[in-house]
Amino acid sequence: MDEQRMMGMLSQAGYGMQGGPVDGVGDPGVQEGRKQDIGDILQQIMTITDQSLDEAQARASYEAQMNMQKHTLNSHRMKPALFSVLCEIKEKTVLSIRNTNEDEPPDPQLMRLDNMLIAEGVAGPEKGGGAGAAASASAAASGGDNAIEHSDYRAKLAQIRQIYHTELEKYEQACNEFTTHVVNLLREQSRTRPIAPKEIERMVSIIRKKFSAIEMQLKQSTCEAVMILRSRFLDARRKRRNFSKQASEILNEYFYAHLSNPYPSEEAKEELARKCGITVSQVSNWFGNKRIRYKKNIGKAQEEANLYAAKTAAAASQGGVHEGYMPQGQLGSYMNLNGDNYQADSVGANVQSQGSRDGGSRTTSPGGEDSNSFPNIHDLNSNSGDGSYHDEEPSNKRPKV
DNA sequence: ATAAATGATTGAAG
DNA sequence: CTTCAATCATTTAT
Repeated sequence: MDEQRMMGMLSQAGYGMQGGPVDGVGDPGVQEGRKQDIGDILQQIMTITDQSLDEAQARASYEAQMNMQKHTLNSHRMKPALFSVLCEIKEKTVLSIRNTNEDEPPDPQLMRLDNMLIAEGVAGPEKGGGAGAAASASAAASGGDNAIEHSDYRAKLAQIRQIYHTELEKYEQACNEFTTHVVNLLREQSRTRPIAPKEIERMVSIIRKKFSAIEMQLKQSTCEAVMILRSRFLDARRKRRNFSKQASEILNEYFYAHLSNPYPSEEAKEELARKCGITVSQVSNWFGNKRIRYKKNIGKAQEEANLYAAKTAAAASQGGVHEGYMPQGQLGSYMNLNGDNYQADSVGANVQSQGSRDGGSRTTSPGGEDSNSFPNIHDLNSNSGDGSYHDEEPSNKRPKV
């Protein structure tokens, strides 16, 4: 296989000399001495060629004839000069035609892959066994939460990294081997064919280009693997923890206390986040989920509504000794709904299809109590106990995939 | 085991 | 940017 590919490349490099291009050298009349010598040599070559053709046609000891030609050429005193001249001609004819893509602008695609691999720690600083893992562990020093969860990720990443480096090394070695082979072959052939060192260089660069294409494929697949790994391990859905009971309590109290307009402002979200030990994004998520799910089945949610309404009312009447959380009192600054938000009325199930929520300006302030967007009901029901566990806040960033 | 609950993500729409 | 709606992936309850 190697031989075939190499021969293909060699044919690309071009060496189809058959006497045609030599015409351009003949410039009689200027420097007779040298030119005459060269003319003699050319004459000899033509003779040899004719001979060889004749011989070939006659199918008689072709190899022997070729060897004889070689010997004749190599032993001629003007061989080096002729060699260089032929090389020059070749340079100007065959190679110049396909010289267009000589310059090689750095492939943006390849650069992108390289950058990503370096950024992911796959291609960047060479590591031994666990050094890279330690480095990436220290990189995740923002919080202690990642140490355990990222160990798997790092292990897999190290695996990818090792495969990548192994493959890369293999390719490099194969490339070098092949290049050496080709160079040797060309050198060998340069005894009988006009091959300039420059041309060999070009051959080498062609080979490198071919191999770099293969490398790029490797990088591409490695990038894909890393992306899959990332999406698998960095997706927060995969390591979801429920909020603590207290946090759910707080959130639910706020929600049902502002049932008519359950859109906490930014400050309210921050406050709730602080109280619940979660991030603002999580508060937003919670309210988003809560709103949609409350709306989806109002019938079931009523129990909760009643529960928290009762709880809030009790807290308000007693002065609030309930776990330090006093909805109306502490959050009053942005709760301009003076109790009308869940007016304790209609103990029955007044599921009055909330209809559209037309209130504007809900992005920053839940100020306007736009009618009854979210129906409310009061009843009593049982409550669940409270266990609690939650780790510290995850980062607020949304990895785009 | 299976269903329900739940936090997070995605895409559309404003 | 926010919110809604659907959906995913996990946790919890049955």
